[in-house]
Amino acid sequence: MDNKKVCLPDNEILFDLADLFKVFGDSTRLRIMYTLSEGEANVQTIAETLGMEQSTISHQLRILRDNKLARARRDGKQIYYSLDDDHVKKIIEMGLDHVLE
Amino acid sequence: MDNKKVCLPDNEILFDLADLFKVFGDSTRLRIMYTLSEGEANVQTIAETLGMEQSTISHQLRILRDNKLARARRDGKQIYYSLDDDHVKKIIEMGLDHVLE
DNA sequence: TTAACATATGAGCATTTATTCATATGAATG
DNA sequence: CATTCATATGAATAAATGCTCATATGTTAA
Repeated sequence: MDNKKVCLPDNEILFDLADLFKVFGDSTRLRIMYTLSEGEANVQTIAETLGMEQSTISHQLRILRDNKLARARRDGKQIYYSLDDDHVKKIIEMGLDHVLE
Repeated sequence: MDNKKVCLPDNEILFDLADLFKVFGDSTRLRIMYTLSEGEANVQTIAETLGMEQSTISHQLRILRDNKLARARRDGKQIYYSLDDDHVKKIIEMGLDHVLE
């Protein structure tokens, strides 16, 4: 009476994985990531680019940071964000492949 | 005064993309997809495998269907689901790469 | 047709989430 | 130091989301 299941990841890992995809599942964060994929940018610039409140962007950048998708670098008064992971672009591209077909 | 932005996808596409990632951003749906990645299965089997209500699974399978991530095939009283897209496994694997490091 | 089984669906509820406003923190400048 | 600028954060609110219960739909067999 063998168990047919193989290599189903731990539930804990699946929760972490779901949490990661949740981060990609918001258009504001996607737009931020897309902006950052063209190079680092400070909060104000991102907010202006996307036409959204500074506070909104800051809250979302925190989520990106917490999930190791973006990193921050201070330069004087401003804080510059950049993508913190090579996977980001790849994950987005995979998604685009699906959406665009 | 050139615009530096290049190839930022339409906002509409980014909304669609966010919608796609939202589907991956739930552990129940991830577990369903993982189950299906081992071969097609009917609703009851999936529900038992995951230890969840038939209704819950059915609701989530609908979302997977609507997003072209799973497809349904009727065989008698039962409906067998399978993954409807090669991207699914790739997207999950990309995510796992990030989560597991 | 009726009964039994498998799946789908709508309504209701509790929880999560994104945004905004107001304010706090922190750095540069006078 | 006080002021200004850039960013972060907490509370409040509205909207979205996942689950459950009850029930509807659809299939098979008696």
